[in-house]
Amino acid sequence: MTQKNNSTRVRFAPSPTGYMHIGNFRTALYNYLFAKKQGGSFLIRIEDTDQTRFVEGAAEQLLESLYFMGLSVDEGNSLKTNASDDTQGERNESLTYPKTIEIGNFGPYAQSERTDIYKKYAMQLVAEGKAYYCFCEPQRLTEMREKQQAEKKAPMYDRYCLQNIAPDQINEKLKENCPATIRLKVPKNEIIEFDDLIRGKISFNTDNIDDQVLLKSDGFPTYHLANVVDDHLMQISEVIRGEDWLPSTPKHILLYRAFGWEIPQFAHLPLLLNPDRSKLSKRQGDVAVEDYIKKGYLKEALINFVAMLGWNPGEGNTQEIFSMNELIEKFDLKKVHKAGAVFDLKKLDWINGQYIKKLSDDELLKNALPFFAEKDFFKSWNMKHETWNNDEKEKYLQKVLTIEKERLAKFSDVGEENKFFFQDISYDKEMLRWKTNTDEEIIASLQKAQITFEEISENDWELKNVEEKLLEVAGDKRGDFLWPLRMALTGAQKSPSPFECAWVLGKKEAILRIENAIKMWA
RNA sequence: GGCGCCAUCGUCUAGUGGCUAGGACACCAGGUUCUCAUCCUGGUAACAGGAGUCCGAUUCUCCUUGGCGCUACCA
Repeated sequence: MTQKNNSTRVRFAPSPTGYMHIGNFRTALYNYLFAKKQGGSFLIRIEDTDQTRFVEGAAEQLLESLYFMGLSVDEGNSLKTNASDDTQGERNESLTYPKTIEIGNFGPYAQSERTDIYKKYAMQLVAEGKAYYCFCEPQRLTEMREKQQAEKKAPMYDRYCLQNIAPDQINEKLKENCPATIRLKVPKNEIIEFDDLIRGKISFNTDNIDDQVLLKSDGFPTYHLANVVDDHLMQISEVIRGEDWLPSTPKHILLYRAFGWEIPQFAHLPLLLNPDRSKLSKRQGDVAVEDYIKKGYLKEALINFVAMLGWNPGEGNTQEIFSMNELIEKFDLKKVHKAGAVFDLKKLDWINGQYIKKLSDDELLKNALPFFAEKDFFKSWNMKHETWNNDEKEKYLQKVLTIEKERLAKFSDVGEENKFFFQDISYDKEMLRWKTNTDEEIIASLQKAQITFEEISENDWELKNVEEKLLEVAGDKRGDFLWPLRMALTGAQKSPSPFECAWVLGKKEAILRIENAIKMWA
């Protein structure tokens, strides 16, 4: 939020498509970690130069995701909340559009509001003979490419307009408002070499680089022009972006050179991959950060997980769980991998479980509540207990969560394995039999349990108490006593311990369920 | 097709010119007051292949193979 006295300035420059892609989020995160580590600035710039892909509210949604995940913006496009209050990471539902604001002195930060700037710089290159007008129609370009491909040549613009249209003809066409683009005149047979912060020396021959369109016929710039102009004007020191931009980097360097500008450092991040090792995509599962939040992954867990995909502090590190502050402290671009990393849900589940176990009771409940609300078994339970007040209900859920805490991978799983806490149970009476117990033994066990429960007062109905009393009665024949008890309480083969189940259900319900079990043998 | 990038257990990764190639997830087995989970212990599992440099290569170089990315008036 404040200007930093540091020349490190990095940016996250998404194009608004409607949601935050998890790969994109990792790029944002690495930029953020790098900026914070260096004590520099983290900027956001919205790259909305494609009119054909405009999506209402997409930019806001992107910024909201970023904000929710706790990546605070130092400069550029931001949510209004960011500047005024400090409830970072909380969604503010009361906000109304427009929700965005611009912070900093290098704006505007949305590219759609900077078209005059790009036009000016494009014209400058034309005037200097470093770029030229092209009036070719899309159809001709397509045909040309098809022909080149048929001849097994690399598809490249043939410079028809550069070579065949005289200056006065150009002026005439412009006067007639003929649709025109501006293309960069890429020099022939030059080696463009640069030092990538992650990959080291990389070089390209300009013979393989097409005369890029810089300005589209609708007056908007292409990514290449807008990106270079803005990174220069906004004094970006390191360009940290996905590996898919690597082949474009020589084009950008050519542009910096044409303008006579200082070239920033580049760092190309490895891609996030589907299980089949292709670029992480929607087709093979969820790719939006929102999807994972909706499934009940904690943002801290998601950040931790994503940070470790393609980066590791190294030096014999065996630590798996890192807070944001630890990530900032340890982050180093030199330790970023070159190879792509598969996005593995199993490990995310594990990490999320680790974070869930560390949650306080309050946080646990707060996180779980919205997920309970979605469940059918909860909805009907809720209706059935209309006489309970909110406090009582939350207390009950709190107890359920205390038990589920250690077996929860994500909040969407809440209650799923223990529906017997919320609905009536039914089971085959044979399920009550522990190993070779006789009918009489089963009934005796259940009756003993019932008596034990009745002896505990409502006030003493605490987990520790219930457990102690039951274990006392069980003596050394635990299986014989505990198995039928647990079955009577849950009707399930797998469940938490009978002590915990009885404790959650409460004295009344526990006794009722035991009675029901005994009735099955009467 | 052209150009470029990449290559350690199934997955995420540590690591070095000489190590029994380490950890985590997953998986398997055993243990922990009945089942499940947690937790603990143990186990299976990797340097893509071929040359070269070197006393010695997983590590350095080259080639092959494979994977991926880019190849638009999209970013």
